[in-house]
Amino acid sequence: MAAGVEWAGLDRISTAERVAGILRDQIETGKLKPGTKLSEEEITTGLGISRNTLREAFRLLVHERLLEHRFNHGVTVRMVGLDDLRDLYQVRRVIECSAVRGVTELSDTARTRLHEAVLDAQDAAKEGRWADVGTANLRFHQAIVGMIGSPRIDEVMRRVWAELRLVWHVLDDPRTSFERYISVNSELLDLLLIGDFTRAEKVLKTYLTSAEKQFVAAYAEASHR
Amino acid sequence: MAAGVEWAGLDRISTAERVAGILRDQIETGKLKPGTKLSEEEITTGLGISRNTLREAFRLLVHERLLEHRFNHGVTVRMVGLDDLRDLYQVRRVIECSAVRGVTELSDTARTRLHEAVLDAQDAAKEGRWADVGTANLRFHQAIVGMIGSPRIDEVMRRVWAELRLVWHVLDDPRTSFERYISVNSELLDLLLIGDFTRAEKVLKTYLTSAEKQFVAAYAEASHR
DNA sequence: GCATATTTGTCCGTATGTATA
DNA sequence: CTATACATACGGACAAATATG
Repeated sequence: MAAGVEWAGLDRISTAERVAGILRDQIETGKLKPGTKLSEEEITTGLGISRNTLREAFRLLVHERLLEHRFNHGVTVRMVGLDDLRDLYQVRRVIECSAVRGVTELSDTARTRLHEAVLDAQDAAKEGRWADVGTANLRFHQAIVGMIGSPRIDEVMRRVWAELRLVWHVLDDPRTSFERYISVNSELLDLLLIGDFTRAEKVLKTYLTSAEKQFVAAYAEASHR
Repeated sequence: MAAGVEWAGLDRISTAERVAGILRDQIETGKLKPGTKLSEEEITTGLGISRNTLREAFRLLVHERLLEHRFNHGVTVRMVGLDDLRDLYQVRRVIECSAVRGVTELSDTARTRLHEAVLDAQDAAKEGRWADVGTANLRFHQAIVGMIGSPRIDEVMRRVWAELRLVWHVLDDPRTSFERYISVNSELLDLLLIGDFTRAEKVLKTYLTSAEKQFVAAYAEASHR
């Protein structure tokens, strides 16, 4: 390495992780669709890296459940099954409801994060930026989980949402599903602001259960097509 | 492959995972103590494997938070900090309490698993097998978490307990802490059997909070010695 | 502070076995 | 059966960072 900018030691990143980052991005933005086969040769020559390094990147993403490793069939972008989808919502119910239930007092940071997420979603909806509605909704629920204040739980949920994005990209009907988020989230925010945590938990749980049903139905139909 | 009984095709395991298993065992049984540096050369020659393979095993264990990786410094057995310890108990509170709270009816499998764990712990305690008391206690709480029925949550909790074992090995005072488990667990079992889930949740939460306090205090003292 | 040895990070080429077209 | 593509594992090379005398 010549007289480079020299990264300050700490945040140096391995090649494998950089490659994993590139692929992760392509998957999360939907450029690489579930089921797509990733050819070793194509990527190694395309990125100018060795097979060994690529395999390490693959391993990282398989651990994040973004890629699937079928035995001698190579690596493919993960296809989330119906069982997985149900489990993902089960995890959301357990964690998010627990977060709301455990609140004693809404912290300032939580309040602003929730508030901003709701406003952003409304703005985005007005202008028809449905993808932005989705990310704002994500931030809203991340803020809810963040109220627990547990790094480990935050990390688990990041993975859950990464998996759910795979589902959303298969559905590609952002509008109908994302519009519901807005009203539910602002209702939740109101309940949290007035301190009615019990009712907030109920609303959240009901919403998550019905969202699960909706997605399971839509996903089941989309899958066998 | 000829008519081999050997591995039945599907559950073939990679060398990296086998090596990871060996190291995991050494860590979980306390033979490799937190802070120990793992030399690549030593292990590759000791186990007769290549560096690449070992590094893959390292990667797996780093992912499980049993090993720590500092760039250009290699890997060491993870040292759990006080913040981590508190977070681990926070995760237990959220998940385990949610599991108890969410029960509508105790399933047969859950009942037998809980019952057996309590009996095993009592037997082991009578004979002074404190390590076995610990594993029986672990099985009890795994059974509680299992009531949720979520593979992802089960996996998360397996990791949580693996991290907690690192703490317990630093403390090495099994008796005083494990004796409490027995009475609390059998009380919990009774409450679950009579269907008083609300009270069971309270007992569990109280226990976990007090256990956290106890361990944090003991760990803080053990650390700066 | 300096020179040297050791360790780690990265990447490559290859060998063997297996599954698929 | 052959050719192809992939999985796995090994050993080696070389640069960069670190430890050591």
